[in-house]
Amino acid sequence: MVDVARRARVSLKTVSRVVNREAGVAADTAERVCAAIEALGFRRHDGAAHLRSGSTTASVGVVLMDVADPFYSALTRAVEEVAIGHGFLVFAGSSDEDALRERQLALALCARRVDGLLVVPAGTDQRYLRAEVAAGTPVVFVDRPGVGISADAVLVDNAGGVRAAVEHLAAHGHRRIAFLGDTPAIYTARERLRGFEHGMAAIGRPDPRLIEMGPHTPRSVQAALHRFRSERHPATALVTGNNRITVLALRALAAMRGWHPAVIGFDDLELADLLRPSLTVIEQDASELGRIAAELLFARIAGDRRPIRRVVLPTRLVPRGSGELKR
Amino acid sequence: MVDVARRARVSLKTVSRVVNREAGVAADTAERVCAAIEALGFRRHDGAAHLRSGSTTASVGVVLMDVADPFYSALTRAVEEVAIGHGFLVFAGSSDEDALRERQLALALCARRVDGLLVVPAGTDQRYLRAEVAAGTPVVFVDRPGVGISADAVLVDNAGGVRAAVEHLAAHGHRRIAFLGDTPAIYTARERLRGFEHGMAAIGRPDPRLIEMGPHTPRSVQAALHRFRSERHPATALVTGNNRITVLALRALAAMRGWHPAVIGFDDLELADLLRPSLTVIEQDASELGRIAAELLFARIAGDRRPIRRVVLPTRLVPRGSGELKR
DNA sequence: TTGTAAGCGTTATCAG
DNA sequence: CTGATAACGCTTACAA
Repeated sequence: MVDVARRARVSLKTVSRVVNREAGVAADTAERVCAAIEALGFRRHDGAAHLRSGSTTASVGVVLMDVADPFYSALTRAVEEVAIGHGFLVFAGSSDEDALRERQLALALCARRVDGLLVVPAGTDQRYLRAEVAAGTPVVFVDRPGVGISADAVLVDNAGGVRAAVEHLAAHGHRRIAFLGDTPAIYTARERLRGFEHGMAAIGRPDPRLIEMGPHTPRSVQAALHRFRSERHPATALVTGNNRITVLALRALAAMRGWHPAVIGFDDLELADLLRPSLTVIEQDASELGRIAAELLFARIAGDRRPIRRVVLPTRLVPRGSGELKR
Repeated sequence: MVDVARRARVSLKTVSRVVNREAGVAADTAERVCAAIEALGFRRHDGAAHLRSGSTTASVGVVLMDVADPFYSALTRAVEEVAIGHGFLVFAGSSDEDALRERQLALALCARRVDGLLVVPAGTDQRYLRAEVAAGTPVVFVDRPGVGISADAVLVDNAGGVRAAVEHLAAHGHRRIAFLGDTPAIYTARERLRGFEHGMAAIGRPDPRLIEMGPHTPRSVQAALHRFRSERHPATALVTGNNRITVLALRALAAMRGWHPAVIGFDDLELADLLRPSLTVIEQDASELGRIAAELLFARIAGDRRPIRRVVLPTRLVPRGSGELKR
């Protein structure tokens, strides 16, 4: 910027004025400055500007599980959309369900002075964010609530969704319903299991042998399904706890001949409607989740000091065929 | 930091030493400083540190088409992985195939002084990046080459993949092969069309009535398929130009009774193997694309001054059934 | 082992 | 309308 000033034969401040489109610069002076900027290929250093002005960095950080998972990538995209609308940029990182990585990412983002943080907690303790929140960085948790810290959270009705799925299967005559969930270390997995147990309790006693929590691999899913099938009273229906598990289960089922349980998956899949039978799912709206969380975050960034909020979005059962197979 | 220094009754520099784990600080002094840091909830301002030290911002920018598209989200994840390995953070943004947005994103990223830029060009002119490259910010183009600027590019063999698909269909007796591609404004769409035409030229003359380029909507795809079917000599096989179009085409085909052309899609789909018939695809490795591009970028960031490189990754035909249907 | 002074690139303040 | 000077929070260079 000094170079530009020298070349345009004006002071530093005048260049700054031109760059920031401040009023009160003579047209010909501005002209000269612009020419110098052009000639020197000058580009303002945003970081330095923020440092001095103490203004915002116009960026938000997002820590999620895995950008490559369709659920989280849809969420990220929605956040990005809201951010762009506010003239903000998005820093994103995947924790890969690793508490340490979540923490490192979140703190690194804070050290960069992001104006706000959106976090899908992987670990079971977010106390490390207390200092940041106290220092004024708004944090909004998405998909799962933060633990050990009071902050906004935007979630979906996990339990209600699974419960509705169980009721739906029961209405089609099923009593031997199996559940294939993710590791109970994950909040959503616990909630979905709870919904399953509630739903089952309404039609009798849930059979623990028909419940298998993760983490799952293709092999573990395959093994669980074989067990469900070889029970004295085999399962006639299956509820899967997330889109990863649904895919593994469908693949394993396709390889098993002569057993066709009804299936309902948690979270939609892109080609679900093209499978035969089409896949019935418990739909959760990742975009909406991201949009609402981002808007809440921007409200906080803008100074909203209202009490902590916990928003729970509904889930919706989408019957397509696989969940309507009779017992 | 001054506050910490005051509280610990040491100089600014000593605090800096402790924060940066520099050697040569007495244990008890360090102790006192740490206590002060703890008490005041001090967190270093990375931006200020970079400003003075002139060091890197330890961040890279990624401008792509749409993070929510599985192809690009897999790519993003791979980039992230490489970045984390280097201790870098990733700024990502979607251009949504809009040239203006691509430009704004890229320049905003540069103003933040990212150490390098990974760009999937949406527009047809990347000259606006010349100044940045001249100023020393390495740029690597991914999936599509940049125009009007000399920079590295990591691409896949689009034409070769489609050509192989056509040959594969021809080997199964097909001559009336239709192509449903994306808008020719997109480099990859043009390349894939070129591959199609080459492939067709080898088995006769390509029929322009069996080619329909985008942009596509569910309706346009439906209409195109109906035309392909109602030709005097209906198409017996179909090649789709990307994963979005493949999904639209499969959905439209499922709604059309009595016509079952062989289908090969460009780019894999998560449930492709579970469809009936299973979907034959031209596979491109998004993760590998992202990984290689990121590694090239980090090499440039590290000072690699070798000549501009253009890397072209192979594509691979994955026969699963839909592409092996006889005429 | 610790401290002082200068300066990174920008904007704020206040004077001409 | 324009400019000199200080300051943002930190690190570097050099002393003590």
